[in-house]
Amino acid sequence: MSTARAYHHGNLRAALVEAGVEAVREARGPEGLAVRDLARRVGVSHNAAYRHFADRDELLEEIAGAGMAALTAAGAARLAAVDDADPERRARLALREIGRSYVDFARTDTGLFRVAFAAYPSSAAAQPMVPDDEAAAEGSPFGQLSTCLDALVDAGWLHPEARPGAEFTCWAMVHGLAMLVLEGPLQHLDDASRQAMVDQALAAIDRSYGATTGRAGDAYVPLG
Amino acid sequence: MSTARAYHHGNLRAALVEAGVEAVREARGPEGLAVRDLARRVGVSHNAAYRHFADRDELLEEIAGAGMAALTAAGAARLAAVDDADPERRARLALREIGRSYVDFARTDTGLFRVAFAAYPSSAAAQPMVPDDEAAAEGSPFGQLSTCLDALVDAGWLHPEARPGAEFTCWAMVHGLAMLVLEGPLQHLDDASRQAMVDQALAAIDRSYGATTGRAGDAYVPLG
DNA sequence: CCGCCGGTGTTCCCGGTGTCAACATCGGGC
DNA sequence: GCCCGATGTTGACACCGGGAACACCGGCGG
Repeated sequence: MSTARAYHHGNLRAALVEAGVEAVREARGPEGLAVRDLARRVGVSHNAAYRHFADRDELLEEIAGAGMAALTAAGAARLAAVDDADPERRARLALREIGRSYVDFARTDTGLFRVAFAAYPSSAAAQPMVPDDEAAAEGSPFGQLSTCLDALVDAGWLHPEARPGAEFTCWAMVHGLAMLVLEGPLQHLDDASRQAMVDQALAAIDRSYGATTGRAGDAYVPLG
Repeated sequence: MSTARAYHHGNLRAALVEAGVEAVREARGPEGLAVRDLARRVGVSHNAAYRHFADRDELLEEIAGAGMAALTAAGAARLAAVDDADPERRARLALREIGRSYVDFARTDTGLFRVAFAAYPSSAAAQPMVPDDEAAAEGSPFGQLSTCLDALVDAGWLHPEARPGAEFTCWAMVHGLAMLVLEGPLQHLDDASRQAMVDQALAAIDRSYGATTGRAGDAYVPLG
């Protein structure tokens, strides 16, 4: 936007990020990313990149941004497909779906996922818990999760007293699942078994929240 | 054991691992570990290490082993301190304590924790979900968790039907918490708030499991 | 119209790393 | 007593991130 279409290469910055996304996908993680390699791919000498990024980390952060966007888009698509007449069921299904989506993204776009999360510890200190700007809105996984949880409260499945901070409980669960699936004990599981494990964990959350309003008592009905 | 006390340096392998543990602690992760640096610390020329380890990754795996041992020891110590007359409460407290212990270890021994988990994706394929040898026993975090969950079933808090695979639900939760704390949105929280978040997530599990046997119904009593 | 200037890209350089190959050294088994 | 194999050393190569100085070129003021 700012300095697009420069004379020499024509928007190198964007090209580097794009190549970076691709490289990170191939390498399945940030480790394999080399600034020099990116420069080569784009057909430019190394060190050219340093006109647009202070250092490798800054480039990685930009790639992480793209990763976050992709993750958000994946979640939105999956959420849009959730449909059920009963609002309670609908809210519960939505929460499960966003969890599934998170883990699925981690598996199908591993490299980008790893970068997106690894770039978190970037800026020095005194960072708010969540980027806070548009994060609370819809444009981020956190925002989507927030919305889902609010719907769960509205539907009467999650007790309002249990609502504050629930994002982090859910986030921790799905992120942990993603990790176990990516590099933990669940990595060599076949698709069906893995899906079953993920659903079991998500069902645990579902039951827990249902219990806060007494709806997951003796006759708890699991989601299909 | 096998070739201890060799002539030149005298058990270099062990010395390298020890130095590696220290280095990884300082660097707060596996990235900062350099074989050459280790060799320097031990007072030996670089490349000497390659007589004992095929490559850097093999050395990291060994360090990861030490990390796992430390994690196990930390968990055992904390579990031993759990004491309550009521067996049900005792089992619930134990599960919470092992979860707290996991996250605490991640925070206090970050580097070792990262290495311990990152080394998981090592050996090629067809790996069982869990190292399986002694893992099912007591000598690993997984084994400790297993034991805790069994006790929870015995105490009548967790329904036997919900028992299989519960290790992974719990593991995912605590590992996710550790990640959010280490490099996620919970990293800049003060101790009290962080502890509260961890406990909230663990309480969600506790309530979920209590609901499987109807003991976390209308009158769910949270742990102190 | 020209000349300068700043953004962009290039070249050269340095220190650092993992890893391979050839060589040196020493101790224990024949 | 001597030789072989385990251990350690030296030297090299390819790669990387990053700094410094230089080359290019298009737009802006004179």
